[in-house]
Amino acid sequence: MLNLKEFNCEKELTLSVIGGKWKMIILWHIGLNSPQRFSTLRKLLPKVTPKMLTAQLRELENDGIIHRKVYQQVPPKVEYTLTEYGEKLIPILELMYDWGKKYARHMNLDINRILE
Amino acid sequence: MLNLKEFNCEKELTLSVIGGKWKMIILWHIGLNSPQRFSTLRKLLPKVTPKMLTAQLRELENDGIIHRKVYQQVPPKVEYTLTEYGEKLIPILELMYDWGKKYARHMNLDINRILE
DNA sequence: CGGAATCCTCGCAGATACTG
DNA sequence: CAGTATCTGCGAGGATTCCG
Repeated sequence: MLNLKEFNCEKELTLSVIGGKWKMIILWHIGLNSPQRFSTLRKLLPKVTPKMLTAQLRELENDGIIHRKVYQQVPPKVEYTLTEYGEKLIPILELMYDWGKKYARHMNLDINRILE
Repeated sequence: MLNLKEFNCEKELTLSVIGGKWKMIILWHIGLNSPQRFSTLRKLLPKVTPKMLTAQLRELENDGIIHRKVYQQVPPKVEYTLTEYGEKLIPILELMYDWGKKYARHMNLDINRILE
């Protein structure tokens, strides 16, 4: 991640941050309801394996998009929140949501809405 | 493309349309200066092989994002323009540009700007 | 000029099982 | 509860060559 040679413009840098397979929907859920726990995200996204969920969360954390707070207790508890720059991504996701909704109607598509 | 089973929400549908390796920068250039010819795009994007450029343009065309106008003449001439829904994507790209610019500064990143 | 046809690589992501 | 550890595959994308 964040390999500078990979980006030709700022749009692609942004895409590299939100473009992971599950990142947008993870950010969406944390934005809607914060903080979010790992187990809650697993229930919200049943199709995502724990390995993938962890990987996507780690990348978002390393990119400074989400914050990970660990409670040192038994049983473990971890909470995820958006950072400042994570919050600033939400309007982009909202625009993408709006565009996709209109586009789906226009193209007579039907979203297979298992999640969200 | 547009395999319905692949999308869990409208944001992912939008991402599937703009998420190809070179699609955003292609749309950006067509938005800035329309119509754009194939050869002009090749010069603007020297790192993109003709195969990839064709593939990305075809997908954008099949998704109803750009329009392809062929002039039946010798030598051949093909012009690409944004469709209505292609135009509506530009604000999203602009937001992504703005976010990426601020994010790059915040993270002390430097975009390797060969293109754009 | 604007592609098409092949071949190939490499890394994201899925399945499954295990752990502090 | 919140993750790791392996193994595997598949397909987007790259290199190269050729064509009407």
